[in-house]
This record gives sequence, structure tokens and C-alpha cells, in this order.
Amino acid sequence: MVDTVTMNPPSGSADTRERLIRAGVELLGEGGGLESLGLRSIARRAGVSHGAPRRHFPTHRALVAAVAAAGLADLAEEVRGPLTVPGRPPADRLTAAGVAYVTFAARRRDMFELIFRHDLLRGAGADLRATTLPLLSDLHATLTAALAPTGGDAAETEPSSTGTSGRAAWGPTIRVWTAVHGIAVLYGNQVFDLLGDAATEPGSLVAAAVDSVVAEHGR
Amino acid sequence: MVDTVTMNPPSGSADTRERLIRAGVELLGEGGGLESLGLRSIARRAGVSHGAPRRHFPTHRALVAAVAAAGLADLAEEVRGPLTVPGRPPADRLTAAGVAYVTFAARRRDMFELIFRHDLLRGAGADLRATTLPLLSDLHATLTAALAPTGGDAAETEPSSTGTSGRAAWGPTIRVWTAVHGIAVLYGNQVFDLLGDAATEPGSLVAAAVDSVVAEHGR
DNA sequence: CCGAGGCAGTAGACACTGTCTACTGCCTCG
DNA sequence: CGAGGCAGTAGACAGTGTCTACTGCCTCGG
Repeated sequence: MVDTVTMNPPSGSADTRERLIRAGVELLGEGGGLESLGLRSIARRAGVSHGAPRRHFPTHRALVAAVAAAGLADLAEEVRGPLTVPGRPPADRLTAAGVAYVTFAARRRDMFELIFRHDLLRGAGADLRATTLPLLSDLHATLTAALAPTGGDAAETEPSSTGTSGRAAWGPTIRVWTAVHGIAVLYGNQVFDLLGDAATEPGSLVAAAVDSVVAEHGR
Repeated sequence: MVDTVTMNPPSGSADTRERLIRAGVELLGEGGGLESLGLRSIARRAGVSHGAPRRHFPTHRALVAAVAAAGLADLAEEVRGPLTVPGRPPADRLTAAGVAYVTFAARRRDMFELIFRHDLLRGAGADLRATTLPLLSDLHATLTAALAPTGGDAAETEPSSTGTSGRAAWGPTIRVWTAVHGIAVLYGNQVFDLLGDAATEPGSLVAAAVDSVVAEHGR
């Protein structure tokens, strides 16, 4: 169906790996649930035979873990945007990033759940650190900026790369992360519905959690 | 429902349903991961043929959902113990209950993850409410007791059954729950390890989260 | 120039899975 | 005592993940 390019036919060469991962992400996004991530399903979606993935991933779980890693990269990117936008006060950036986190969890439920499946996290290892540590570093920097006594953006929030030279206390960072993550999970699962209180908005929850940590540590 | 004669040989009659659920709980507890919850695996463990579960559960997912519901009942029970023990100040009971929640998530990782899989929560419906609403009611009661201006146990924390007549604000309850849940997920997944800071103890995190909510709402 | 070697991809076999469909006992009740 | 219903068994079927040949194609070294 595509006119033959001299060098690369549709079944190019080594981008099959990328196509497989993308196929998995797409299948997960189409609401098929985690059941739709079968090895053969992904292969069919990518337009290759069921034996092809084995050339790039030793096992089915490795492929699924790669899909989860791609989703984690998406999540990190979507959170990092509001977190590092310049010109806004740090507290606002924190809540905006938290809302982005919760929104991701609600919009892409299957992916969010897949990302934090511990059996996949186990084997990820270094890849996970490479994706999350910069994000955590930015979160930490923004949070310390918000905790600065001036309250403004006096200390410019520089990403400062992956170096954790500051060795500052991760406590507030962890508190913010866990609070936002809890909101994301329970809100994404629509658990609040069983309270009959549909008015519980995630934005106010995130803001309350962030403000609480900021107010408590930033005396 | 269990109206049949109580005296039953090992291969009794209608307790096969219970045996299947228990077999699933056991398999999940033996570290086999979610993969070990196959229909045939559970049937073998329960000592019945692979067609037997169909008499009690219309599909494999229904059986897995029943296993998850049993796990949720366990979780609710373990949390309710420290939450409703008399004689201790409400704030202490809250943190103890939170620690029990986090401990459950770390000790029974597979089960904890299974409980909150949204595709299983979807079909649960009323069963879920029946299990969680009393727990939430107790949590709410203990929290309001902790928020009382005296700070003591003047207002005795009576479970007050499922009646949500108070119609009080669920806000603090939700905040505590989400905070503890986030700690449980991230701690259970050993995500804190990638910070290199293994000293992050869940107990202090839970205490900080609970104290924060109590201090903020109980002025 | 050409043959060797490696690699991405295909196709088939194998054990296993979940679901469906007879079919066998056993119990209850009219 | 016979009928009916139900829990449980056993087998068939499509589908799955993994493994093992096997085919093209590309890149080299001589």
C-alpha cells in the first residue's frame, strides 16, 4: 500500500522495537485493559509475526516492562512541564504538577496501574532511576524554593541535573509525592464514588496536601 | 446461604466456593505473583477439577475478584483493630491504623496490588461498599474525635455502625486515607530505595501525615 | 568477487490457559 | 419411587507464551 522506498520498506530494520513498544502503549490506551497486552496482540498491532518480539525482548514481561517504562516517561514529562515552567511561584507549580500527576492517573488508568506494578518495577532497575531521579530532583528543588523564607522565587529553581549534592532532607519531597500518589490512585479508581460524595475534587485535595507540607516545613 | 447440613466430609458440598477463594489467597501469599492466580492453578490447589469453579463463579475474573474481596476484608480487619482499640488517644489510634495499612501493603504486596486493581473494583460494586464503608465510618469517627478541641477521648468513639447520618465533611478522612495509601503503595513497592535513603521509615511518614491533618483541621 | 557469518523476521510445534459442552452421581421433593 | 436440579468431572476448542528450525538480507575478510 505504500510505494516502495528503495532503502526501507515498511518493515524497516531495527525500529521494530520502537513499534512494538508504541503498539503496546496504543493498545493500553484504547481501553482494552491489561488483558490486551498479550505478546501476540502487540505483535499483530505492530504488524510483525508473533516470534518477532523475541529478537528484541527476551520474554513477554520484558516487553510489557518496556511499555511501562515508556508510560513512566510520559508521566514524568507531563508532570515536569508544570513543575518547571518559569515565572510562577513554586507553590503554584507544585500543585499544578500534582494535578497533572492525578490527571494522568485518571486519563490513562491502565497505564498508570501498569507503571507501578511492583513485579515490573523489580526488573526495571537502572532505567527506572534514570527516568525518575531527574523528576524527583526537580520536585525537590521546587519544593525547597517554596520552603524558602521569602516564599518567592529568590532562589532560582535550577534543575541542577541529577546531582544530589545537596543531600538535603528528602522528607518533604517524599511527603508530597506519597500524598499526590495516594490521591491519584484512589481518585483514578473512582473510590471516592463509594462515599457518595462526588464533589471531592482532586485539585483541592492536591492543593491542600501541598500547602500542608509547605506550611509545616517552611516556618 | 449456607443452609445445607453442616457436617461435611473434606470433599463436602458447597464449601468449595470458600476453598477456592482460600486457595487463591494462599497462592497469592506464597509469592508466586499475580501469574499464579490462574483458574486451573486455583482449582488444583483447592483439589477440584478445572471445571468446578464455573459452578460458583461465572468467569475467571469473578473468582479473582472474590479473592481480592477476601483480601480487602483482611486489610479492613487488620486496620480496624488498632483503630478501634479503646483507651488510647484518637491520634495514636490513627497512626497505628495507618501503620497497619502500610504494613499490610508491604507484607502482602501481591494481594494489596490486586485489591486496588481498578478493573476488579469495577465489578465489585456493593460488596466493596459493604466492606469499606464501616471501616471508613470508624476512621471518620476516630478522626473527628481527634479533632475535638479537648484532644482527649471525651467524645467516646463509637463505631455507630454504617449510618452516615452525621453527613459531616469527608475531607479530613479522605486526606488521611489518600496520604496513608500513597505511603503504602510507594513503600510497598520499595520505591524509596531509589532515593538511596533507606532510612525513610513508614511509621514516621504516617505519623507526620496524620498529625498534619489533625493539626490543620483541629484548630 | 564471493562465500561465511550473523541477525531480523517467519512459521510451526508444544504445553498450557480459560471457556464451553456433554455427562455422571447425588440429593431433595412431590 | 421417579423427576429434576445441581455440584463436579472430563474432554474439546481456540488462544497464549515460549522454543526451535528455517528463510532472506546485510556486512565483511580473503
